[in-house]
Amino acid sequence: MSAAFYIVGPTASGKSAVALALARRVGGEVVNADAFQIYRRLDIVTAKPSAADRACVSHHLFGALDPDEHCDAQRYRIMALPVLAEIQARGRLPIVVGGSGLYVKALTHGLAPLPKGEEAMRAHFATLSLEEKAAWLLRLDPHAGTNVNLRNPRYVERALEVCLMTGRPQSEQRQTFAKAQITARGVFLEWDRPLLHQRINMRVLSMLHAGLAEEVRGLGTLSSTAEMAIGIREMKRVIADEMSLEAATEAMQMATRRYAKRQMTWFRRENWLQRIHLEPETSTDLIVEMVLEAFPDLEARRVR
RNA sequence: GGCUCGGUAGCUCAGUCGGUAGAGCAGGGGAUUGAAAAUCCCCGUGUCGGCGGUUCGAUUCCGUCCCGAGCCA
Repeated sequence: MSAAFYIVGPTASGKSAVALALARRVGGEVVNADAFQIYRRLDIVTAKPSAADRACVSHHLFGALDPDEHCDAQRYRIMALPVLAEIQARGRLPIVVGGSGLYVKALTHGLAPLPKGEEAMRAHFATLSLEEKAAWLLRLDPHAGTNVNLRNPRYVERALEVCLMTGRPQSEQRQTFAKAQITARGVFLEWDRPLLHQRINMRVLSMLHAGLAEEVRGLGTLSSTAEMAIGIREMKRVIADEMSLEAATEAMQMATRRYAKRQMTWFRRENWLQRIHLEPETSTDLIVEMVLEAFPDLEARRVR
């Protein structure tokens, strides 16, 4: 997958617009790497590229799943790999855009061949305390402390799952990232914090104007994955009259800010990415120029 | 105008029977191998409203002033 080009960054950094412009410029196709834009009907909440934008350049994996379907990094990877291959086979450039760090990493580094969790197992874990789970894990995998945070219930449960389902310590089975030969190339769109916060605040406001409440009201059953999208729980509370619209707006802005911070932390370590620092007056076209300047061969391929 | 209750970290508040103060949230940093927009870890000096007084020492007691809320006129 080395030939794909990645455009990542925190939410509201302008990734989608840059991907679209770059795709038009170099003859590329856009592939989603966002854990929530992958769902149908989650259009406004996820700030999915507009139908018009999706019509003028090929976009893939935007709305590939129904909202009641479960998704995870491996499922995403399995869907994305063939898409990337097809685009390349067509002689076009796959441009992967998204802010879900683990999904991007699943593509760039691969994932260890491990089984996915089972509902019954998770239900059982829910009856145990963190201490009990951590102790159990250490019994099955004495070295677990070296690669899993024993204070994080999520991580302890997943590690336990892997041990129980494979019959082997998980610590010796999750080596893919460390061994990966990264050939991926891409850019990280970077904004000064106060500016990004402004953009996030405005984005939430524009979602509300675009009909966020109606969209959320119209959603049916959601999978446990899909229901976690920022904005859904807040708007559901507004609809149930448990929260004022003002409070929900602030809560969404706040949750998005915190999410953006985690994204920045995640991608900071992905040092194969070229950071592109943006200013309020940087136009999308200029950003594309900056990208092409850093990766001249992207444009060269078009001439060919 | 009188009385009462408040004024402590960006916000909401706790507390100090007088030895200069701490939680939640926000914010910052970090982690991240099939739930990841999730989950978890670390980080708290601020004229304790102003000015005086009492005291070895006041954010804490007293006086006064300012600001907010409520009640009575």
